[in-house]
Amino acid sequence: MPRRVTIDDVARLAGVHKATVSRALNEATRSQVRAATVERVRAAADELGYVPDVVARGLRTKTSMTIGVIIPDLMNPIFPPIVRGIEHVLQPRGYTALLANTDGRDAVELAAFESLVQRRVDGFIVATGRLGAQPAVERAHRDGVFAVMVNREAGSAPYPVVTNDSESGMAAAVQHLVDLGHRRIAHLAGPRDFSTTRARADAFAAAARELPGVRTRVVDAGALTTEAGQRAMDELLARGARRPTAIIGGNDLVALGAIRSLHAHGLRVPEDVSVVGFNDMPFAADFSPSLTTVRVPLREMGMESARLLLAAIEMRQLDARTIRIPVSLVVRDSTGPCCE
Amino acid sequence: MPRRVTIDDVARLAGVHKATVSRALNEATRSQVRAATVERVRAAADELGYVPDVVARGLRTKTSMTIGVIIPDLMNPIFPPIVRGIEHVLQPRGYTALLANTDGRDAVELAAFESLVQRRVDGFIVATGRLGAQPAVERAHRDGVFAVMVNREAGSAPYPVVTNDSESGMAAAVQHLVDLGHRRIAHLAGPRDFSTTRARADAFAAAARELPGVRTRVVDAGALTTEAGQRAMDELLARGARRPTAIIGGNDLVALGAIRSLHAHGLRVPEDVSVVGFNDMPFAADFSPSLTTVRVPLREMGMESARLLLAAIEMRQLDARTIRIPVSLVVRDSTGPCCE
DNA sequence: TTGTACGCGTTATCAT
DNA sequence: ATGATAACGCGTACAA
Repeated sequence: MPRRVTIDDVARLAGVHKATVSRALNEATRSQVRAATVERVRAAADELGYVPDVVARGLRTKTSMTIGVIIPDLMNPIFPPIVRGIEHVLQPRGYTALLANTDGRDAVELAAFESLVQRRVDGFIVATGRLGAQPAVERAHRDGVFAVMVNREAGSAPYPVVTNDSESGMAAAVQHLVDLGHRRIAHLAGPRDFSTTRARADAFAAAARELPGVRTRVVDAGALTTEAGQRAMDELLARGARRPTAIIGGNDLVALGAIRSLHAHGLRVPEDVSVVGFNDMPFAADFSPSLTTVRVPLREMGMESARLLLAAIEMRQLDARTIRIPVSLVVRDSTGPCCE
Repeated sequence: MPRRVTIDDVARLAGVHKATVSRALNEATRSQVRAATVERVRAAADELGYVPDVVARGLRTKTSMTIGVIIPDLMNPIFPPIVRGIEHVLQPRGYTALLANTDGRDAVELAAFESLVQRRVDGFIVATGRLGAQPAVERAHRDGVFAVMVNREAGSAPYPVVTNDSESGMAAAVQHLVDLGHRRIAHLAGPRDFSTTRARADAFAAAARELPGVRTRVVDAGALTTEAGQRAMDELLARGARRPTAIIGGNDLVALGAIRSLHAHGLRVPEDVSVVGFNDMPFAADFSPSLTTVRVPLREMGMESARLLLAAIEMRQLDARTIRIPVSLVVRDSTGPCCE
C-alpha cells in the first residue's frame, strides 16, 4: 500500500513550508499567501495528486463535512426516498452522507451514534425517533451534537423535527371509507412509541368519536412490517365478531400484510374488505390490488431535514421547531364501495 | 460541547502513564501489564466513561474497524437485503458498515470512495461494478485498498466477486416459458456493462440458439428501473410485428415496468402476455400479478461478500476468485400457458 | 508574507 | 512492568 501524499511532500516540491501549503490550499486563509506562491503550491499539489487527509484535519478542526444518517430499517421502502432527498441537498454543498442502519435495536443505534460521533460527523439526521427514552438521541443532545429528526419525533431531546401531517391524513382516509358506505372500520395500529403511528391511532380514535354511526376497532400490529400486519389481520379475522368491512393500516407494509392475510382467508380486496395504507411507499401502486394510501412526500421530508441541519450547523444553533409536511389521499384499487 | 474524556484523563485518575492505559485497554498488549494495574486502569476508564477515539487511533494505526459499502441505487430494492447480509456478518465482529449511495454517477462514486478512504475504512464492499473502465475501483486497487465486488463484477480491477448464477437462472426462465407453450419470447435486457444483465442477455441468446422453434427478440431497456422497463415494453408493442407472448425482464424492476406498460395497453398478464423477472426482490410476490422470477439469495450474497472481505483483511491478502451463488426459479402468477 | 512550534488523541518504540 | 518520547497529518497562534 503506497504511502499517502502528505502536506509535507507538497511543501518540499513547492519549496515552501507546509504551513504555507495549508494556507494556500485552504479557502479561508488563501488571502494570506502571495498569489504566485499559491500557484506554485497548487501546481505541486496537482502534480502529486495531493488530497488533504480529512481525518487528520478533523482531529484538528473537529469538523468533517459529513452528516450521519440513522435509519431504523432499510427494508422499509419509505427510507430510500428520504435518503435520496437528504443526499440531494447535501451533495451540492460538499457534504457526504454516511448511513447507518440500526435494525430498530437500541444497542446498534448507540453503537452507530458512537461510531459516527467519533468520526467527527458534523451532525445527524435521525429517522429512528421514538417517544420514549432514547439513549442515543439523548446522549447526542447532551454532547451538543446537532441533529434533526425526520419522519418520527423524539420524545426526549429538543431537536427540530420534519414529519408529516398524519392527523389529517388519517381523517381523510376515514372520510373516504365512510363516503364509500363503510360502517365497520378497523385500524391496524403501529407502535405507540412512534410519533407517526401514535398520531394516526389517536386521529383514528378522534374521527371515530365524531362519527356515531360508525363502529371502529383498533388492533395493535406491534411492528411496521408485512408480517406484523398479516398477524394482526389473522387475529382480527379469528375473533368471532362480525369482521370490519374496511381496514386502515398503520403504514403501507402493515396494510400489505393485511391484504396477504385477507387473500389467505379467501377474501377479496376490495369486494369483501377495503384496505387503506399510509405513506405511499414505492411500488404501492403495483400491488395486487394497487393500494389506496395516504401519500407522504418522503423525498421532500428528506430534503427539508437536510436543509434544517445545514442551517443549524452554519448558524451554530438550532431551534427545535416542528415542520409538518402536508399529505394527501391517493385512491387506488384497494378500496371500494361497501356492501353492494 | 463538553470536552471528550481522553486517555490522559484516565492515566491521571489511575495514577499511571497514558502508555500504560493504552496497553491495559488494548486486547493485544494487555499481557504486558500487571493484572492489578489493568484492573485499576479499567476502573478509572469506567468511572470516566472513557472511549478511545477511533479517529486518533486510526491516525496512528491506519485502521478503523469500518467497512465502506458502495451502493449504486438505494431505490432498487435488491440492495437493502444485501446490506443486511453484510451488516449481519460485520456487526458481531466489531466492524461498522458505512454506506454510500452513488446514484449510478461516476463523480459521486469517486467522491464516496475518496471520502471513505480518507476515513480509513479497512476495505470496501462494492455493488456498483461495471465491466467498462471504472475510475473509482481502479484507483482503489492501485492504492492497495481491499475490496470485494458484490452482485456485479468489475471489469478492471482483480477483486474477488460474489455474484449469482445468472446463466442458469435465465436458462430456467426460458425453459419454464417454453414448457408453457410460448414460442415468441422477448428479453428486455439491462445495461450491457453490468456483468449480471450482460450474462442474462448472453444466456438468453444462447438458449434461443438451442431452441430452433422459438422466436426470440432482445430489446435494450437501458436502465434497471420500472420506467425503463415500461418504455422498452411500450416500444416493443408499438412495433408492427406480432407481439411476443412472453417477456423476460433484465431484473424485477424492468419486468414490473413491462407489466405496467401491458396493463396500460389493455393487455392482461398472464392471459395475454407472460412476464418473468429476475432477483425476487422484496414484494415481488405482492405485485399484481405476483411476479414469477428468478430468486437470487441477496442476503446470502451480502454475507458472503463480508466474510470474504474480512478474511482478506485479516490475512492481509486477497485472492480474486469468483463465488457464484446458485439461483432458482420461483413460479407465481405472472406466467401462464400460452395461446390457450 | 512566510516559518516555527505546538496540539489534536492515540499507539509504537525505546529506555528504564 | 512501566515511563518517556516520537510519530501519525494537519491547522493555527505566534514569531519573524
